[in-house]
Amino acid sequence: MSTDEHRDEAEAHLRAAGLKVTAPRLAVLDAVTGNGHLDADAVHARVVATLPGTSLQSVYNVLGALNDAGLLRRIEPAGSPALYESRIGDNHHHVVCTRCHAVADVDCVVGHAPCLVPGDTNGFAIHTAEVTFWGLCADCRREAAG
Amino acid sequence: MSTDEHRDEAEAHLRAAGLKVTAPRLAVLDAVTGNGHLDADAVHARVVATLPGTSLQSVYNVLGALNDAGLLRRIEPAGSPALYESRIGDNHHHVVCTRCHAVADVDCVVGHAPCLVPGDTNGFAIHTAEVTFWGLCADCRREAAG
DNA sequence: TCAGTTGTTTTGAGTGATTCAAAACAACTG
DNA sequence: CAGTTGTTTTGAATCACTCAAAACAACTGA
Repeated sequence: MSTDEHRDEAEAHLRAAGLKVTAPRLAVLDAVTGNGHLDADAVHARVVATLPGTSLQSVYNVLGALNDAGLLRRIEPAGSPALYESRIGDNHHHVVCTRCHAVADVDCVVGHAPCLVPGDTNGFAIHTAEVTFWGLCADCRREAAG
Repeated sequence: MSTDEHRDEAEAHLRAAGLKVTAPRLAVLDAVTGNGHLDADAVHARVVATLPGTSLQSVYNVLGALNDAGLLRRIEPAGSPALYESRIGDNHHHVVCTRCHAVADVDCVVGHAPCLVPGDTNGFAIHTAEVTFWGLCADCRREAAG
């Protein structure tokens, strides 16, 4: 897919969400898409490369709006600043390294699915189950063992 | 169980963890035990009631030490300050209200940690699965419907 | 039981991540 | 293309927490 097609698609998504199409929004969408899990600073760094002068505050505004609109997904693992990813709508999970805080995606859980359906919910009407796995990433495992 | 017995038990736990027995530690342990999910400020408020003059910084120090020692458990739901609970060692999970941030416990349906096993772990050596359910608590449901 | 050592608490300052508010500005509507 | 409304910028403020150094108290063992 060409960059132009990407841009057109991004525009369509913004309009569909009732958001105005602006350069910072397109730049943020482009910065996050396909680039894993980025915090606001990292997004800002990427955005500034193509759209110099964009404020960090705007990046926060845009990330918030896009997250609310469901065009991006925000995750907030304990001990890390908020991270944003473009992979949305598939309810995947995350693994976080306890040593370096690296984050990776984890596809739908295999086995023991009952864990996702709590018995007693204390009167809560549940609509989402968020799963975060904690462990050592390959690099940190190597260093810890070495 | 008497208050004295509680205190003796707390002392024993601290010693077993290689920690010195101090008034702030006993007070924090007492403040958190059986009182659900409290943030540092709430713990401080309770501690000050029995041990006036205790600094918030000390409460942070103590909560950190007790969490590291496994005498308390810290959870950090997105959008809330860190919360501490006395229920430890059973790898239970939590429900958080999306509207008022109330937190309740949810039993783990599948025995021991990690209660879920991802298929592809991206090279991570996983040791914990943390599950957070999101939904509306009874009170907020009532208000939202009302 | 008391002096010494080591760990804990206090005081005070500092930080990172994020939010708030108001003014300047730009996208969409008719 | 003027008006309206939503965005972005600027600048300041906040929250939750951490850092550092000095004052202090718990445990050790003589």
